Amino acid sequence: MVNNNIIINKLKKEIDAFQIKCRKAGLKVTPQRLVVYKALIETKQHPSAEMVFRRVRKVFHNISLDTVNRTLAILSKIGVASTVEGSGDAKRFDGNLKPHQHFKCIKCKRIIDFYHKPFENVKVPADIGEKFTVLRKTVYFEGICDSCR
Amino acid sequence: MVNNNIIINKLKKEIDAFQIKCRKAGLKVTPQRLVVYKALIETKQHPSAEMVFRRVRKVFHNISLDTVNRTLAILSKIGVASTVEGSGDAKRFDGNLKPHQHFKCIKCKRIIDFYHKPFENVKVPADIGEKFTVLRKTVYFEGICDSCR
DNA sequence: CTCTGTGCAAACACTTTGCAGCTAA
DNA sequence: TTAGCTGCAAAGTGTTTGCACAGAG
Repeated sequence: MVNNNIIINKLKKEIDAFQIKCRKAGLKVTPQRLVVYKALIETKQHPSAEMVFRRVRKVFHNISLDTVNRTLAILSKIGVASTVEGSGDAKRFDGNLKPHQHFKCIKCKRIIDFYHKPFENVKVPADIGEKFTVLRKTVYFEGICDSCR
Repeated sequence: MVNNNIIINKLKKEIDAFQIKCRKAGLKVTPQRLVVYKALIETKQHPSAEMVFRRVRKVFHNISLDTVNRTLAILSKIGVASTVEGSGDAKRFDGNLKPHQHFKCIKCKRIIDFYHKPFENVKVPADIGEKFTVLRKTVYFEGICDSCR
C-alpha cells in the first residue's frame, strides 16, 4: 500500500465520488486505480494509455502499462471517463465529463476541447432513435491546429 | 496484367473518374488500385483493410495486404475515400462521398450510414474557425444496433 | 480469509518500412 | 526507359490474455 496522502492531495471531491462509484460497481479501490484516475482528470491532454503510464510512473514507480490499460477501460465502463473519437491511431481518453466537443489536429494529434452550445444536445433523427439505442452523440472536427500550420 | 474486363464490369463512370484523379495526382493506375477502389465503392460495410483484402483476394489472388493498406491510405489522400471516425479498433474506410453520418454499434462494430439534413453543414464556431483549419466536420453516434439488442 | 486486481511475459492485431524485382506510362 | 508500384519479410506500435502472487474488503 502506497501512501495515499502523497498521491492524492487535491481533487478530493472527485476522488471521493470515484471511490463510491467503484464500490457501487463492485470494484476494489486500489492505489493503482486512484493514481490512474487522478492522472486522467488532472490533465487536458486527452492522453493515450502510454501517456498516462509515463505520467503515473513518476509517482508509482512499478505500475505496469497493462494495469493502466485495464484501468482506463474500467473508467470508461463505469462512466467516469470516455474514449475520444478519432480515425485510427491509439485510443485517447478523457476525464472531462462536462458536455464539450473535440477538435483533433491530424498532424500533431493534439486534441482540443471546445464548447459550442448548439452542439450540446444534438437531436437523434426519429428513424435512428427507433431502430438503435444511441448512447453517445458527438460532434467532432478534424484539421490543422494553430501551431502546425 | 489481369484482365480488367472481368474485374471492372459495372461502375464504369466512377472508375473512369478515379483514373483521372489518379493521373492528376501523379499516381499510376494499377490493377491493384482498381480492384481495391472497386471493392470499396461496391460495399456499404465500411470495411477495414483486412476486410477489403479478403474481398479483393477472390478476384486478384496474389495481391498483398500491404498493397491494400497502402492503397486505402492513398484513396483517402486523393479524396476518393475517407476513414470513418470511431473510438479504437481498426481503421474503417468509406467510399461514399455523398454527405452522410455514421452510427456505430459498439457491440458488433457495424457502421450504419444515415442522412439527416440539419447535420449536413454543421457550422464551425468562430473562435475555432479563426484559430484552426477545419478540414472535416462530423456528427457521429454510437450505441447498440437493432440486431445486438 | 477470500476473491479481485496486479505485474510480468507472451501472444495478438494492425500498421509501417526496406528492399529487390516488376510494370504503367 | 524509368519512376513509381508491388509483394514479401521483418519490425514497430498498441492492445489483450494467462497465470501466480499480492492485497483490498
